[in-house]
Amino acid sequence: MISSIAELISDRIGAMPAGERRAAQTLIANYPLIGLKTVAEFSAAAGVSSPTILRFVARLGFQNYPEFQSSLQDELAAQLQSPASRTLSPSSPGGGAVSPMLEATLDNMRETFRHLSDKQLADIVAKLADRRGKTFLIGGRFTDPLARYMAAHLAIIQPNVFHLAGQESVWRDRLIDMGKRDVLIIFDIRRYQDSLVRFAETAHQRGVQIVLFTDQWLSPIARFARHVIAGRTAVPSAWDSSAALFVVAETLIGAVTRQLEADSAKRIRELESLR
Amino acid sequence: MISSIAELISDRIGAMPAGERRAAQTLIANYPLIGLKTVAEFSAAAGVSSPTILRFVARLGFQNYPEFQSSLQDELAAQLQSPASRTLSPSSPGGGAVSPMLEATLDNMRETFRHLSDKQLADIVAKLADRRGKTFLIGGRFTDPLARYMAAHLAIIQPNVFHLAGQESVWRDRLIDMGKRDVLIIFDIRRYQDSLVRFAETAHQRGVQIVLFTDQWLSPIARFARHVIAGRTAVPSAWDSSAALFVVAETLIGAVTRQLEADSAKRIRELESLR
DNA sequence: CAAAATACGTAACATACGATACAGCGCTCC
DNA sequence: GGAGCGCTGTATCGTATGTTACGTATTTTG
Repeated sequence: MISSIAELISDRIGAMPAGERRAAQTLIANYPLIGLKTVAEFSAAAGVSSPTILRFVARLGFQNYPEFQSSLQDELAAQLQSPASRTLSPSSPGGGAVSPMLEATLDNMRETFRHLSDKQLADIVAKLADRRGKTFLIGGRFTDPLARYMAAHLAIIQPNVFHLAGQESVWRDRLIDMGKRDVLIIFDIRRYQDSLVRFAETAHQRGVQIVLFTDQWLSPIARFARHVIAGRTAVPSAWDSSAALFVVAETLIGAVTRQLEADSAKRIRELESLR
Repeated sequence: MISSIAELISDRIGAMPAGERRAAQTLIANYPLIGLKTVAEFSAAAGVSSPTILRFVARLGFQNYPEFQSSLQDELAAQLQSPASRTLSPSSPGGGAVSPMLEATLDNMRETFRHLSDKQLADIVAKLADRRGKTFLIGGRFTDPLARYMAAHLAIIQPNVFHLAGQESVWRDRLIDMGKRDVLIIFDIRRYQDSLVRFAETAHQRGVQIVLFTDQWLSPIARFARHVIAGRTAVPSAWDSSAALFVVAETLIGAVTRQLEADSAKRIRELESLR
């Protein structure tokens, strides 16, 4: 079976005329980036003419040059998204149903954080730690627990943290309490829930700043969000994984706590004494 | 100093209008491949118009779209040529609060699964998939969301799954419904809650099989538990991390789903039709 | 509340890109 | 050594792509 274009090339390079072979060698040597450039650049790099490049990709079985480029991009996407899985998977020979799941989850986390800059997190932390407004949290069917988890922690280190739960009509009415200074943290992954989108839209119209936790395909709520955290969710399971988002949530919780160091320490002592 | 376009974006995303921010977010979420496609595809993915994409790249300082794409390609080339740079880059900026947290969490997961045998997980899966009894889930102050998360999934693929929540008196009374064939999944990490321990003890006396999710120091409930999953919780934060337990939970959910493949598929179809 | 400024999308435009027809050259085989 | 075939490059064409101008909607400011 042939899985990559590189293999396809080395498979057929023997049956190619000289010019196309030069094209093939140039592509292999600069794989795959030269193939993403224009035909003109590719041909210049290979030292052949444009038509030769086109004949080359045609011989590989592609209908046209864009189709060839799309294939290269898809390949690249798969490679970028699971950098470790191909190198690490042989290391765990046991092959129970466990390790693929773990490996995929670890990859997801690395990948999620790779797309997440310190700056972006710092902005969110600053917003959450700036206590002039209220913080609301809400989640979808499977992500509501994440909202709860985050709310449980944030509520300890600062006042005015509210988790929105229960029937839609209940939390929809809470919109009346939300304004410009407030922050709304929403968790929403596929399949995105209409009720949440509507809620987010209304909140946005009221000037509420929205922090969205979603998957890599971005919930439509991203449209209204001030900050978007896109977590990877793909795992070898019938379900999507929220683990990466969970870890981001924990990271934020930790960072906000550190930010509010002085205040939160006092608050925690006070809470202790209440028991 | 700004070395990558991703950093450049997160640096300026705050000063962008809504549409361009949306473009920025989709690029970060699908970095960098979406930026190598055509303006039309990029704009469609971001849900904005082509000119917005062009204004976006212009704001980043590029003269035109091709120049922007070249930059992305150069970046990609550098990244592909030294695969190690990807794993090293997060550690390079001096002490962002991010990577230590992530690294610790990843370590926790690896360590947690290292102490977890396939056999042990298989036993638990078999027990959960054996549907002659009921399944109850309950958690502590911070771990209740994990119980909810697991319950939300299990309840879809099989009947008789109950999450115990609310006031102590409420779920304590549910003990009357629990018997030998039933399973009780408890989440309990430091500081262990007395109420949970008492609950577990009573359930144990009634013959309920207990599956305990706890930390490496083991909740006292371990004494009554049939299966104990000990997750690592230490991270550089004021709080303990439940991420490792979360991943174990997701793994179990996935495994049980696979086990009940036929049944659950039918159930899910039936649920879909109810909507 | 009004007015200005900013931002966004629609539509027309120009360019540059990929595709193709054709001619020249070299190679092989009779 | 000559005729035929195949490979390659030049030049041209059509089109898809990036670009820009302009009108409308939205937000901000006085």
